[in-house]
Order: sequence, then C-alpha cells, then structure tokens
Amino acid sequence: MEFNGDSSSCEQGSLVRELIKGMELTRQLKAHMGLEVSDEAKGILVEGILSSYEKALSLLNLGGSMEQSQQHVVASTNVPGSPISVIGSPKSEDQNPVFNALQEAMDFPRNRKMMTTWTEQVNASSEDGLEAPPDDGYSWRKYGQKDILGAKYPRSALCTYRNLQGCCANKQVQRNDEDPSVFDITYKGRHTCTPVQRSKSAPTSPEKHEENKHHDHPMMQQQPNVLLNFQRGLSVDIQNVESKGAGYPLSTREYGYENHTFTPSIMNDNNFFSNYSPSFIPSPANSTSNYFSRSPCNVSTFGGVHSGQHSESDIAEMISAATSGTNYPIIGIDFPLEQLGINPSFPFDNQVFFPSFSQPKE
DNA sequence: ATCATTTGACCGCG
DNA sequence: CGCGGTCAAATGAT
Repeated sequence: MEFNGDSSSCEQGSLVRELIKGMELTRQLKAHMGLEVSDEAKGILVEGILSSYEKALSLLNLGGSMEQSQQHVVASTNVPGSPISVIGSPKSEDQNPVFNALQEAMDFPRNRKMMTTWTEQVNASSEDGLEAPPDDGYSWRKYGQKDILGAKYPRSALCTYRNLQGCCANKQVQRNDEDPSVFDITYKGRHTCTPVQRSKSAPTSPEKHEENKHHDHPMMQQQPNVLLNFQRGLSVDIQNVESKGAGYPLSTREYGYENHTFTPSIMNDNNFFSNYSPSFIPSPANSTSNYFSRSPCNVSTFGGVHSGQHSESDIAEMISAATSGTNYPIIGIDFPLEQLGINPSFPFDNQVFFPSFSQPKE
C-alpha cells in the first residue's frame, strides 16, 4: 500500500500543495481583478495566498534542511506581525527568500532527523484493561511492528492516513518495560490533518468505540473531543509549554499523560508554534468558529489543481490558514459572502466553510 | 468485498 | 554487520 511513503517526501508533498494552492489563489485573484468584487473579498484571497506561502515556508523550515534554508526563511518569518515581508516588495529571484528556500529545498534532500519529534508517556490505567494506548484524537494506521533489542515489548509504527489527508505525522508506540500500563509514544512530523474521531472503529485503541457512540451528528462526533483535546492539552503543562517551546497538540485525555518530552529538533519555527499558541484556546461561547480557525492541525489536503474549483478542504484551509499562525486580521467565517460582493462564480459554497459537517471520505 | 492489521523481508544508517 | 524503520503480501475482521 501507499499509505506510508517516506515522511520527508510527504512533507514535500504538503509543501507542493501549499505552493499550488497559493498559485491557484493568485490565479483567482487575477481572475477577479476586473470583476466587481469588493476589496474585502480580494483581501480574503490575498490572505489565503499569503498564508499558503507562509505555510509552505513553515514546512520548509520544519522539515527541510534547516542549516541551508533557515537563514532565508526564518529571517522572513521570524518577524512577528509582518508576514508580508516574506513576499513583500518585488525582488529578483536571487534575493527572494521564497525562491531561495524552494531552490534549497530542491537542492538538499530533507533529513529525517530534522523532523519534529517529541515523545509522550501515556498511562493506560489498568482498570481500563487497555492493550493499546489511548486515542490521541487523530487517525492512525499501523503499518509495522518491530521487536526492539533489549525491550520486552515490540514497537509499533503508525502513520496517518496521509493519502487521504496529506498528513505526514508518524507515531511509534512502545510499551514500557517496567510498567506495562505505560506506553512510550513518539511522534514524528507534524500533523496537517484535523484531529477527527473516525466513525469506524479505530485501528489502535478499543476505547475509540466508546468515544464515538455518544454522538449522532457528524459535527458532534468530532468537535467535543477536539475541544477537549484543546483544553486538556493546552492546560496540561503550561511550564512545559513555556519552557519547551510548546504548543504541540498535547492531547491528554482521561488517561493521564504522565510526561511530555519535546525533542526540539526544530525550535525556531515561529509560525508553527504560533499555530498552537495557548492564546488560541477556544472558549465554549465561540468554540465553533474558533475550531475552524484555530485548529492545531490545519487541514492541508489539496485535491489537485482544478481551475476555478476548490476542494472543500482547500477552502477550509484557506480560511483556516488565513486566521491561524499569523498576525493577520482575523477574517470571520460566518459572514454572508454576498456582503463582500463576491461574484456568483466565486467557487465558494457553504459547505466548504464548514468542513466538519461533512464526513471524511473513506 | 473492503479495509485494517500482522508479519516477514528489505533497506538504510551507524 | 546489526539494528531499527518501512514495505507489502497475507491474513483477519467487519
């Protein structure tokens, strides 16, 4: 199967998707230039374009050859509140940080060791009788198991459904030798998918059945858990958050994560960390819009290049990206598009603004 | 029939 | 050369 290709190539795929999306949005903006489209609507497109390139740079920065590209990319993205500097004034290609980063990403193969990695120790309490660590909110697929020298228990390798969601994250699960109820979980790579509870039984942990059965509406199948993850995860260990650069989707569910060890292989990705800033904790009052715009794991699926047509996740990400991880003015998503004077041919539809209402395709 | 998991083989890295 | 990660065919579950 092709679920688990090389993670670096997967991140490269995400990078390409971001760039393609940026190009697509630019194309749309161009198409709307002559039309009676309000500046505000154009602004949304511009935000989307900027966000795409920012995320592309972020991907380069995170998974790419840091020592080669950071001097260009970080210098651009490090400036809070001035993301426009990335693609600011027209420059020659030689001086364009985006161009340089891209070129270098092509020139220097990604190093797996540079992937963001962190570990968690999960205590699956014995009364639960769990044979697997608790669900962390994401969909994982087991693709390998290996007996590790000196370890009592084998190590499981899991990946996300990257072909469906374009998510590059990997996960390793190993039961602790001393305390079999404790699982050492190592995450590699960053999520670009949404932390969603799948409707079908999850592959790795039986407790997922329990989580799903309470919710009838698709929206309810994921949002409460997502919010729980948000709130629990972000409230777990603020010291950790502050001292370790934090902001990972530390999901501490009812099983009690004992320890979080963040391996700061990439510590200077401001964009990335800002995506998970504690200031983005959704409140119950506005959790819906916050969820869409502040998901710690932005949707990044881009279903190919279709002129004039966007996949729903594409638009969702555009909205998400435009309001996350950057200091852009927040664009609300619950405004009527007509007020913005968006042309009827504008390829938005209501559904794309509410991707959570549509079930993930299997 | 479809999808997820298992498991032996293969491959890259140290 | 050994270890660990990944692949992919076989197997199991639904």
